[in-house]
Order: sequence, then structure tokens, then C-alpha cells
Amino acid sequence: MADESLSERYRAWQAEGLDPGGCPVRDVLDQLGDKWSTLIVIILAGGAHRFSALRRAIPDISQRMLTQSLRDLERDGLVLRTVFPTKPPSVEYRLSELGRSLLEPLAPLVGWAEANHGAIRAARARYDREQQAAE
Amino acid sequence: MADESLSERYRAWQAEGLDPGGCPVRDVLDQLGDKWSTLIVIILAGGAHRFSALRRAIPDISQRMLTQSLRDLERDGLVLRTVFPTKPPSVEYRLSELGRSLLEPLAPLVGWAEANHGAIRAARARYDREQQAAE
DNA sequence: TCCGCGAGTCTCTATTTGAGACCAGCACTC
DNA sequence: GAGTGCTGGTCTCAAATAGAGACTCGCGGA
Repeated sequence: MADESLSERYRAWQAEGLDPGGCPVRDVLDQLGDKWSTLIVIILAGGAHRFSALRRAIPDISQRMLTQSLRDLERDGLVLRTVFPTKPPSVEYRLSELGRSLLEPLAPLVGWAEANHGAIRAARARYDREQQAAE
Repeated sequence: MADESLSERYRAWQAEGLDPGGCPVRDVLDQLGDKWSTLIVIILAGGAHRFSALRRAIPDISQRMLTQSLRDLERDGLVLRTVFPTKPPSVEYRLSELGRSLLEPLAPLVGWAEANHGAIRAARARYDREQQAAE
């Protein structure tokens, strides 16, 4: 089973003394898991977007967080930023080669999320009902 | 290319008026992306663990966050919690069927993280160097 | 009688996030 | 020529969230 190799790999990393920036899983997934990054990558999968286009695509992100998430993604080399010196300057963001390679493992996860969203919502409702009852 | 279908699906959801709990991608991935959840799932992939065993496995998680992450995972039906009424009571956590099904799409992502960790670290170093130079 | 264990909870502080005002340069309008 | 708007940000301040560490409860052992 490949399942167990997952925890196996984590354990292996842990065994050889946890170096600071260390564990790839944690370093990389923490970044992707910061609420906006993954979503931005998914949107950019559909093609390059300008700053304001991204803001429209994600109505409930604050400008501050959009800027910061894009910076982080750029820093990690997943996203490329190009400034066009037009009259009001415009900035275009698009996925790099590395960013595009992330889509491959990301797609199944999104598929899983869609397929199991119903089950998760049901589980939540059940849990909440039981908590209510127990109180 | 399947790549674009990712953003396509997000756009489709967005088009039909964004209902609150709405978008499966956001609802589910926000949960998984909260810094500890994914890691806990990965560790539980290797078998059931007790609360204190999890704490040892993730030395830098606070007790508070471990409790909360486990509750969330339990609420979403990914993790099962069993209390054994032993002398000092012990509690065992393990993946549910649903939780185990998540491992399948998760494994490629972890693989990607390991494979590209080096590239990301290199990109970061380059970015930081350029920032330094520009300042 | 006092100590410690397991699995939490509670409190207090530090860090992150979000809302929203403000900025610069230029084009267009009045 | 003053006023307005667009772009892609930055700054400040308040609210939410995470982390550290003390405290709890019942019981078994020294």
C-alpha cells in the first residue's frame, strides 16, 4: 500500500534530526495551504491574469493578502510577474513552468474535494447535531 | 489539457452565484490547508495514534492546536476518535474510510513537494538575493 | 500523602488577517 | 487647469487566530 509510505517518509525525515527549513512536506505544503495560494494557482491555471482581474476572481480577498500571496508565490518560483509600462501600468501574473507542474498533482485533490464535499458536509451536520444533543 | 479544467470548474461555480458554504474547492481545501491538518492525516496514514503519540510526532505543535485540528478533522468525518476507559484514560485517533480515500490524491502532492523542494528553495534564495541587490 | 500520567481546557500574549484609507502618475473631462 | 478615475500597490489600525504555559480531574503507585 502506498498509503503508509506517506507517513513512512515523514518518519524518515524526522529520524535524521529535524533541520530547520527541513521537511519538504511541511515547508511546501504550509505555503500552499495558506488559504489563498492554492486558489490563486488554480485561477492562474486558466491563463495569465492582471492584479485587478485576480481581485475580481476572488471577491473576498483583501488587496493586502492578494499582494502578499502573489509575492510568496513569486518568491517560490511558482508564479511569474511581468510589469507592462503602459499609461496606467499593468502587471500580469502567470504560472511558471514549476507552477504548471504543480497542477498535475493538484487536479486529483480538487477532484477529491468536489467528489467528497457532500460527505464532509453531512459529517459536519451529524457531528454538530450530536454535540448539541450531548450538551 | 486537464490543467485548464481546474480554473474552469472554479469559474463555473462562481458563475452560478457564490453561495455561502459554497465552493467545494475552498471549503475543503481551506480545511486541509490549515498548517497541521494535512500533516496529521499523513501521520495517521501510518496507523492509529494516541493523543500523546501525535504530540511526539509533531514536536512543535501546541496542545491547543493539536486538540483543535483533531476536532476539526473528526467533525469533517476524516478521523475517528475512540476513548478507552483505561486507568488514565487514553484516546485513539485513526483515519476513517473517507480519510483514507484522501490519501490517494494526497500522495502525488507530497511526492511533488519532495521532488520540487530543492527548486523552490533555490527560487527563494534567488528572489531574496535580487531583493537585496535592488534595495 | 504526595507525585505523576493522559488528555484536555483556560488564560494571556504574540502574530496574522482583514478593512479601509492613502499614494503616484497619467489620461480624460469639464 | 481643476477634478476624476484607473492601476497596483502600501500604511495603519482593529479583530481574529495561534502559541506558551499553567491548571484540571480521577486514579495508581512510592
